[in-house]
Amino acid sequence: MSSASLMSNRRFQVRETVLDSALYLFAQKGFFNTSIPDIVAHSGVSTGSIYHHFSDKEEIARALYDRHVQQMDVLINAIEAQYPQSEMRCRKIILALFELTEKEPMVMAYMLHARHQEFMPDVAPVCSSRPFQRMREVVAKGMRDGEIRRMDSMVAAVSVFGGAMKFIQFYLDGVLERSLSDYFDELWCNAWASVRA
Amino acid sequence: MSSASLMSNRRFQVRETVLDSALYLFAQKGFFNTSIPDIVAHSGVSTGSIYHHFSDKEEIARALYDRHVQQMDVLINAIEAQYPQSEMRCRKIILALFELTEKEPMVMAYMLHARHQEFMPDVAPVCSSRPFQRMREVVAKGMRDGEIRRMDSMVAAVSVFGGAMKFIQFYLDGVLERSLSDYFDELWCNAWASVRA
DNA sequence: GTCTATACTGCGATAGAC
DNA sequence: GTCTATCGCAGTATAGAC
Repeated sequence: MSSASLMSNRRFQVRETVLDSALYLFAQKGFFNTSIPDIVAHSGVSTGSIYHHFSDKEEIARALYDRHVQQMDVLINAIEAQYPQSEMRCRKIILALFELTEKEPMVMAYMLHARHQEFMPDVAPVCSSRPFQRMREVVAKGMRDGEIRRMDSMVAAVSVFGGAMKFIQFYLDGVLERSLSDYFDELWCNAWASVRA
Repeated sequence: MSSASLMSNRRFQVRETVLDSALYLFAQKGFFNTSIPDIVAHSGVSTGSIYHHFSDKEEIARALYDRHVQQMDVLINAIEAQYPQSEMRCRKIILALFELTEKEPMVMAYMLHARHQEFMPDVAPVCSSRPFQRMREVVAKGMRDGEIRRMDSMVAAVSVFGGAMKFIQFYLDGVLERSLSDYFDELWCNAWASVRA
């Protein structure tokens, strides 16, 4: 391994450590209730080092956001590669999001719950991010292919995914009695029934 | 009018002025991006006076929250009084929320979008507040009465209201091409189809 | 590149006159 | 009850040694 790639690996490591702590703290207490000293204490990385890797607190939030937009995008890539039909794609996307929510609730809390625009002024709302655009595109394709009834494409997308997203929110808010996956079958049955051709 | 009630009216007036400004600013920029000086500038009420009426910034947020929980509750009262059937109640509740969103977007932005728990540590998530509890109760009643198929009551509630709530979020995020009410018929058709007996 | 120590700023909250 | 002036502090970001 070259010394250049070793250095950039170390660089990468520190960034990831900081982002992991930021994820934990932002998801737990929110961006504004998390101070740089909090991140220093939780990550073990010093103030100076943090500011060496990130220009300011906002950039930490932005890097974190980008990291997990990409994570979700990769998830959707895998599903689209494996399943050609829109129905199965939608099903699997919801299942994948449910799984992600239960395995890494902090990721979903930060991606879905946080009001990103309050601390990243120039970022578009989450629902305009690539993964969510692609979820709508899967539904639009299903409509073109005749799997889904003709209707407004936004209405279709919301009918398919809206309930699941709401359930994720309930899960993160701790108002659910059982695990997310326990609700999936009934929920999916309703969602698909409302749009199928 | 007695001097006591005159005084309490004045007292009421100042509180409302402050709450109106807080609503505007919290909805626009968020709680943490709104300073007391911002509220002073926007409301024309002085710092000292604000702190005479509210113990701290958090109490402003709480009073605002209570005011609009009650506003929504009154809305639901009116609907329940007029319509006995669950189907019509659900329909009318969604219509009322759409109307409120278009007429007073700041109210809905503050009530639905804000992460209340980040600045009011002891408050329950919005979805546990009275209006949203009652929406779920309307659906549960519909199930008991045989208007809605037997299923998990949370799944039913989410299937009926989830899509509409998602649309409100889209509206507030400015990603909708048309007005909310334009989507209502198609949306309601899907939602009700997914749960009706 | 990483650390400690610290400068600077802006805000929440109070004091105290009227 | 309302105002202006101000205190104290928390927190971001930087300076500068190593």
